[in-house]
Amino acid sequence: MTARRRSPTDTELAILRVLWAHGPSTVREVAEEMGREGAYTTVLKLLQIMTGKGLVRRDESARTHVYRAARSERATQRQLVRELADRAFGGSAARLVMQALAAKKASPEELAAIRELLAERQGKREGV
Amino acid sequence: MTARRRSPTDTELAILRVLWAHGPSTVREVAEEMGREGAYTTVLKLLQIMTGKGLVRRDESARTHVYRAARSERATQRQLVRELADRAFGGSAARLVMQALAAKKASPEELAAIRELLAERQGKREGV
DNA sequence: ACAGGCATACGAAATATTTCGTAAGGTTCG
DNA sequence: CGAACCTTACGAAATATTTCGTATGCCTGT
Repeated sequence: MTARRRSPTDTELAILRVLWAHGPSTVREVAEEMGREGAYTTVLKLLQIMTGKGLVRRDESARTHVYRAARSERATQRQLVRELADRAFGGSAARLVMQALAAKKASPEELAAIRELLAERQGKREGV
Repeated sequence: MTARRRSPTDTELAILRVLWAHGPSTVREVAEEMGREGAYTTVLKLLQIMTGKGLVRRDESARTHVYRAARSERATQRQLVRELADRAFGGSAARLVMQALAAKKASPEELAAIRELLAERQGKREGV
């Protein structure tokens, strides 16, 4: 009975983005960074809930608590991608990739980076 | 006051998948295909709501209504990808692509297909 | 000490999503 | 016809998510 890990909600993700970008932060810092200074207690509440869910860790050693993301941005992104692949692409990341390439323009540099990554992967495969 | 288009929810997407795979379907067909025959009225209600949201179209000419997806699978996938890119990848589809490639294994065939697509795209760019 | 400011905690309203029960009426078949 | 069965419609409960108001207490400056 694995308590299936549910991905962060929209607002939770918005908060995580701030924590990833800025490192451990106080409620006030997160609220400011999100441009929601007027909603201080809302952000506080969200962070409390996220603490309960294990999405963030809280350092309570000082009066003003400091929060940090519990999982890396990378790991979370992977989870989100996997989830989207399952929800909308029959589990195929490859098909997701193709739609992603169609959905938004990438710079030549980015395309080159992707090609490189692909070459590596394919090389490995063939090597085995 | 653009009524921001919100992506389909989880359950809605599950229903859309059935409609895309099977074409126009009745409530009963959708419910069966989802393995939720016991939840007939739940599926009905969802389809009614989705009709209201414009996610599906309803043919009422017969007593038993027939539903079909309002938007193509492709278009919806693109929207979902774009949304995920915005929510979690700073709007960069390229970064999403790289995580997707890392997140799940793709077959050599799929990788080849992706490389081809990339070559095309890059070729176009350079050609201009 | 104490006023003002700031922090946490938390209940509860506001929304959104999903599920289900029941009403109302059409269709089929004996 | 009338019973059994099917359909849609829809209210309302059950959940989940987000927002906000208020209570409470710590800390700082005077």
